[in-house]
Amino acid sequence: MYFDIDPTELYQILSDKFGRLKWWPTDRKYHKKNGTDPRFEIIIGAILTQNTAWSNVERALKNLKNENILNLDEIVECNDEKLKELIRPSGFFNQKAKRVKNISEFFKEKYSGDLDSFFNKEPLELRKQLLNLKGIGPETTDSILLYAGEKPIFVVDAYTKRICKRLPVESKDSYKEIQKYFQKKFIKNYNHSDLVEVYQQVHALIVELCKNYCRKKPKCNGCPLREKCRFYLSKQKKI
DNA sequence: GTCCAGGGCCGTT
DNA sequence: AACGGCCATGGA
Repeated sequence: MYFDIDPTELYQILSDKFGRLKWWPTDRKYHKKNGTDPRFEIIIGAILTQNTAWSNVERALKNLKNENILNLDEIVECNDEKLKELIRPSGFFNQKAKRVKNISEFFKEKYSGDLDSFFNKEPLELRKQLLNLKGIGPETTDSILLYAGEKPIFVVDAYTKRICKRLPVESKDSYKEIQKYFQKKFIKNYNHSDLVEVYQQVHALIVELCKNYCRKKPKCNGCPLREKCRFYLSKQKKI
């Protein structure tokens, strides 16, 4: 028999351990100074961080800022080879350059570059449109919707799948199933108006947990969840 | 030198 | 539907 952690309880435990995290990291000062839209930095960052360490993404974003092209119009105008060079540190730069360009052109052409008129629509409609773009899968889409659009959509990443396997949370391991399960539990326990904040926090907390403890090669020592974790408990038995 | 990171696409089974 | 190979850099 195993413990089952409700997502709400998971949120509590992780909050006690890590506190309130400030996510998604954006350079407020840069955007204030240049009159650019911080949501666009989130959108680009969401693409650049695909299967990539955030420290590498920061280098790429810094390059874009140094050239003053971290905004929609400049990206659309930017020469492809130049764009590739600037985002090279984030890895997979050939495909990511295309993806960045592609989504920028989408906003420019379909919404005249106006992110407000885009995010003004229903979340599920937005989701469909983003998923339709090449190189924008479910996690990138949902990160954009939750952190740039502030829509109540729960983001499932490799970390979330990992803890669902180890803990376990009662859930299948497809993206859809995990997302549905988390959202169902949070919707039951929180006001609708708090969901965006909750989803942003929980995802940030899960990333923090998995960077520090629930790594691919787990460091269970000090993990706030280990007494409730199937993986840890089964490991204890063998010793 | 090896492993890994805040995925997604495409071809094969 | 599910899985494997592929894309690439920089830090541990």
